Amino acid sequence: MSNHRVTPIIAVEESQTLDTVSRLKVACSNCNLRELCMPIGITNSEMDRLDELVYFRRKIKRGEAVYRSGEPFEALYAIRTGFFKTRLTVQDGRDQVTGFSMAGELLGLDGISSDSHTVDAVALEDSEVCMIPYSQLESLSTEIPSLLTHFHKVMSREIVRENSVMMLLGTMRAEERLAAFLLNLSQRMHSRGYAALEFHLRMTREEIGSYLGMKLETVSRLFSRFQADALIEVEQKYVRIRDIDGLKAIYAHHTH
Amino acid sequence: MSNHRVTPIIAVEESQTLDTVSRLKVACSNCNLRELCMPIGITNSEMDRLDELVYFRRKIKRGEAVYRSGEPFEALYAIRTGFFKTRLTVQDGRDQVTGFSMAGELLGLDGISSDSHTVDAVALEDSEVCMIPYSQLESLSTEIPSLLTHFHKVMSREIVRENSVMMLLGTMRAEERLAAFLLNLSQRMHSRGYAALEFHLRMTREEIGSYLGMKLETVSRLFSRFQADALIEVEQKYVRIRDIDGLKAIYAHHTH
DNA sequence: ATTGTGTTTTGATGTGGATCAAGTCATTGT
DNA sequence: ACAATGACTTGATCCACATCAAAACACAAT
Repeated sequence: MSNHRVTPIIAVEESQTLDTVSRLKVACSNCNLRELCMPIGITNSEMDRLDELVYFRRKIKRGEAVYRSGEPFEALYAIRTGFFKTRLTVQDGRDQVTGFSMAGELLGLDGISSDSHTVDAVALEDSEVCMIPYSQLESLSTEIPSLLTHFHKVMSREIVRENSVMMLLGTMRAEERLAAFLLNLSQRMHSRGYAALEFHLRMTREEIGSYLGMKLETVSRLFSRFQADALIEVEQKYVRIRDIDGLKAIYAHHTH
Repeated sequence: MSNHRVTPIIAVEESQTLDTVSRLKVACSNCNLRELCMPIGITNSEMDRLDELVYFRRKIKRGEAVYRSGEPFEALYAIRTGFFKTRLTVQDGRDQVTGFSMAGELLGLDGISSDSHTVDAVALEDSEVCMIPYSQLESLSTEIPSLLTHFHKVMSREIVRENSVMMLLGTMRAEERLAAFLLNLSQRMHSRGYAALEFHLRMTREEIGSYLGMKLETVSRLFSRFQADALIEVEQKYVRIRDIDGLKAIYAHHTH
């Protein structure tokens, strides 16, 4: 949980804005997310090949899905701007938020296993993604070894992240989970150049609760308690961390 | 959970037995696990290349680890025989069983992300694994497209499996989790040609509990209750499923 | 056979977080 | 400006599972 890092491999810079799907060529080479997403040490000619790979851009409005469970898998999506949740739903209607993703991270890895998606990826704010046709990624990666290596690391990182969530859900108490969640968000904001100690939550209490395996009322009560204990300030979606070491102490359950 | 499938990509047949690490060449091409592990439609010459890739075999005694958290990542391990748990441990001593793996499945994917392992892989019975040097796998897979595709599916399948475990831990009740666990084990035994309704558990109640996010006493009580309800017979590690539809009903929480 | 060690079962009691409920606050559409 | 709708907070109560405890059982070493 605490060492979550930027996951995607590729993202592109837009050159102009279209309504839904851009068929314009857009260039990874200019993208300001490049150093988050790309393998390091890639050559200029390799970069040109990547620019050819990623040539669709899609805008996703708040509440819309990039893809849904059951849809055929065709592409991965690098988040250029915005914020997403991924959600697993089963027959009887129960669902589980399996992750939150932000700029520079990659969506769609679940689809590779069976050529169809197994989760929904839903935008929590108006967002923009770069489409990476999967078959082309696979063939291009056989020609650019550093791209392949990087892609494997991204997938493995997702496995490691999910291991941490299993630990969180399996062994931690509600207050520890919420502290871990806030610390993880803080760290990811920070690594993108945003303020580490002050941010707006994009998700509801219910979505946080689903991710952390607790009810929205419990999330709300814990936010109130953290505020009373001077660990944070909360007001609706706005959060300011006032005592990050205090949160870390809770996360490491140094508190009883 | 319910659609868990065989995960590894490669496993080999032994030609003779050595004590710890075999330096003999062993052949995937003869392995009886081949159809579980290998990409389908591989050519004979490609198979020869695979045989060159996998040339170490290691015996792991019960209680020993194939690898431990923090060790440098060098290889993946295909389970030839035996049974493993993977375990994530954090500073304060808490640990979480993140999975159970059996013949034909692949260990070590966690290590790719940071070039060192993040979990322990511990044998729950005397076992044997085939070592797949990772750098060689990566380079060979650039030459055999179906191998690369297969490897990606294996990694993605692990992500999907972990999503299911998150659902299990985040939303299900203890009895539902245990039913899901038994059904999953049954299905995996069956897909390996073993009896689907009768098997020996390789793990303790505590390990089951850790995986399922509950205490060993709760696991024990639920086994007793399932037995009283004529769903299963249990005696220590032996389990026989008497009413698989009853278990499925619990799993789908058709029971209140 | 015997002792030690780890595993499992079962009972009694406690509690963290769920559930139920009511009211407040924010946001959006008209 | 106002109504409608969804998000959030807070309180009262309940219950699923944890915790604590003790005994039975299984297996290995000597």
